[in-house]
Amino acid sequence: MSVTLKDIALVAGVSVGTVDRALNNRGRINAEVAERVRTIAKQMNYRTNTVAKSLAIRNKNLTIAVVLHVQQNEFFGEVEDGLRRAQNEIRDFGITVKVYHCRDFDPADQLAQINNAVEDGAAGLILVPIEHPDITSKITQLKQEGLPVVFLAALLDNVSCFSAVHCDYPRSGRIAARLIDMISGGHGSVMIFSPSFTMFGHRQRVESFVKYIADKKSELHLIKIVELPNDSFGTYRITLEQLREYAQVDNVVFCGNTEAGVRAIEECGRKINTVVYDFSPAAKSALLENHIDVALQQSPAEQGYRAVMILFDYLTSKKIPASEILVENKIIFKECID
Amino acid sequence: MSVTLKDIALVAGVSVGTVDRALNNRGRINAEVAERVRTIAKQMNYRTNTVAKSLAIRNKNLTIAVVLHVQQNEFFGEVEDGLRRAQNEIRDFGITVKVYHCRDFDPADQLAQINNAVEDGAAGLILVPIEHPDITSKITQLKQEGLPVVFLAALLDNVSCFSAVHCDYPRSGRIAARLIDMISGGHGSVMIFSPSFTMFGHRQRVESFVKYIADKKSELHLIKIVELPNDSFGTYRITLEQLREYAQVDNVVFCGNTEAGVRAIEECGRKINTVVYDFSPAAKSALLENHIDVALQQSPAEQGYRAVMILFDYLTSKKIPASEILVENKIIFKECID
DNA sequence: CTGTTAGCGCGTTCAG
DNA sequence: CTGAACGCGCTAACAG
Repeated sequence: MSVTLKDIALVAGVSVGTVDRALNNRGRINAEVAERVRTIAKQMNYRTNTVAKSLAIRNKNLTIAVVLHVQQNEFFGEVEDGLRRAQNEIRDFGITVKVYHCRDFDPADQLAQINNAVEDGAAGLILVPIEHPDITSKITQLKQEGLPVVFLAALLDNVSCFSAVHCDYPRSGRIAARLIDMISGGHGSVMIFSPSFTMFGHRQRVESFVKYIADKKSELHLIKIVELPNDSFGTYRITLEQLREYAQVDNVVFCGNTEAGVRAIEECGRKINTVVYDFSPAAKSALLENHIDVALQQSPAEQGYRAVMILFDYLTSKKIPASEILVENKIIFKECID
Repeated sequence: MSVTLKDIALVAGVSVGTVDRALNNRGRINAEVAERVRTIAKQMNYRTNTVAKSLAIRNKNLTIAVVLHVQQNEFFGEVEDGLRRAQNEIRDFGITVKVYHCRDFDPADQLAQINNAVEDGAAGLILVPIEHPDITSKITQLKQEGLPVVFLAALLDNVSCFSAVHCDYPRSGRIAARLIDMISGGHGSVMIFSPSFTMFGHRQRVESFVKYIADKKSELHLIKIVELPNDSFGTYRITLEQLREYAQVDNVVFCGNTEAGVRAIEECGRKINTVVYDFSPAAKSALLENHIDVALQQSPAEQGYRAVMILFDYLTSKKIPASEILVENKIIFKECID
C-alpha cells in the first residue's frame, strides 16, 4: 500500500492537517516542524494521491478555458474532437473544459475572449495564439499573474508560455520533401501551397522544405511558393490558376483546404504527384481513389487532447510540463487505410 | 454539477444504499423499487463518478495480471514500457499491475504462470498467448469463470477473448509491400525475413505482402520467405547466408532482431533496399546512417498501455471494450527522427 | 428487503 | 501555530 498523509502524521507525531500544511507550503506552520515533516515525507517516498485530491477539490469547480480561432476548418474541427475527449476523461475529476470561439484571425476578438475566460475564473488557459502585439502582451501579463497558458497548434516567435503543443513544423517540411523526392524519382518541378504566412509554423515548414531540396542538390526544381487564402473557394481558384499557369509543375505539396485543393489538382488534368497535409475525410477519399499519393497528418485531435491534459496534470498534481510538446507527423499512404 | 447517488435517492425517496444496489444489480432489493430507481437514474442522466468509485474500492486491492512470453526482445521490452506507463497512471486508483514472465515459447510454463496469476486473485488477465491447445482451453475456461482476458500483441486463430490488442498484421504487410515497390521503383528481387510462423499474425503479414505483389503484377520478384530463429546470432547467420546465396536480392523486408539483421545486410556488401519492422534503437541508428530505408513501427508501448487501460476501464466503469483494438503501423523515414 | 454509517485520501474549515 | 472534524461520491458492512 502507498503511504498517506495519515501515515506521515503518525510517524511525525503531528496531525494530518499539519502534514498537509507542510507539504503544500500553506504557511501558518512552524518552520522547523514543516521541514521535519517534509523530510519524513521524502523518506517515506510519499506521493499525493491525485484521485483523492480530485475528489476533495471538486467543489472548487476548476475550469480550463480554451480560446480558439479559425473555425469551419477541417484541422480545428479535429482539434475540438481531441478537446472533447479530454473533457470526458477529466469530468469525473471535477474539472470542466470550456471552449471560447472567436472570429477567424481577429486579434481584438481573441483578446476579448481571453478576457471573458479570465473573468469566468479559468484556472488555466489554452490558446491558439494570433500573432499580434496585443495578444503577446496579454499573454505576458497573464503569465505574471500566475495563470498557466498553453499554446495549441500554433506558436509565437519569441513568446514563451507555460507549455506549447504543436507539430514539429520544420520536420514536417523535411518529411514532405523526402516523400516528394522519393515519389518523383528525384526530378521534376514542384509547387508548394501553404496557408497564411502570418503563422510562424507555416513559415518554418516551407523554409525547411526548401532547405532540404537545396541541400540534397537534387534535380527537383521548386517553381513557386503560393500562399492560400482562408476560404475554400479562393483556395480552389488560386490553386487551379497556378497549376495552369505553370504547366511544367508535376509535383505538389499542398497545405490548406484539402477538398478544394484536390479538386483543383484533378481539374488541371495532368498527373501530379501530391502530398497533402492533414488527414481530413477529403484527403482520405483522395488517397483511396489514387488522386493523391500521401497524406501527412499532424495529429490535430491529439494536440487538443494533450493541451488539456497538460493543464489537468498541473492542476491536479502541480506537474510542470515540458515547455514544448511535439506531436508526431504521421505518414499515410493508401495502404494505411484501405 | 453532475448528478450523484444522493440526488437520485432524494427524488426516488429511498436511501443511497438502495440506489447503489439498484444500479449495480447487487440483489437484496425489491424488483419494482430497483426498476423505478433505474429509470429515474436514466432520466436524470446519471453517470457514476469513477474517481469516487476508485477511492471507495481501493481497499479491495484489485490487480491486473500480465503474462508475457518472449523475453530479451526489443519489441517486448517496449511493450513493458507501455505496461509501466499504464501502471503509473492507475496506481492512484488503487489498481496494481503485476507482470508474470515465462520462458520463451513454452506453453507449459505459460499455463503455470496463468495459474499463478489466478491464484494471486487477479481481477483481469493480459496475455501474450502461445498457440497451444492447453492454453486455448485454459482461456476458454477462464472466460466461463468470468475473468476478463485480453490478448496482447498476438492473436490466436479462432479463439475469442474479452478483447485483443495488436497491430493490423495484414495491413502491415501491405504497407511494407507498397514501400518496397516505391523505393525499388517497382522492379528487382525481394526476400522476406520473418519471425516464427507459429504466430498467426506473422503468417498473416507475409501472406498479405505476397498478395499485394501478386495483385499489383509488378516486376518485383519474391525470391524467398525465410523464417528466423528467436536468437540474435542465429538471425545474423541465417540472414547473411541467405543474402549470399541469393545474390540477386536487392530488396529486403526484415522482421526480427533488427540489430542482427542490419549487421548481416551491411556485411553482405551490396546495396539493398530495406524495410524493417519495429523501431528499436538499432533501427533508429541504421535509419540515421542510411543503412535502411524505412522502419515500420507497430507501437509496442502503446499496445501494452492500451491492454492495461482496457481492463482498467472495465474494472472501474464496467466499460465493455471492442473485441479487437488495432494500433497503428507507423512509417518512419530518416527525416522523421533526425 | 432497506436505511445508516464508516471509511477511501485529501482539502478545508473551525476551534483552540 | 496546530488538531479535530467534516465533506467530495461511492462501496460495503451492519442494523433493522
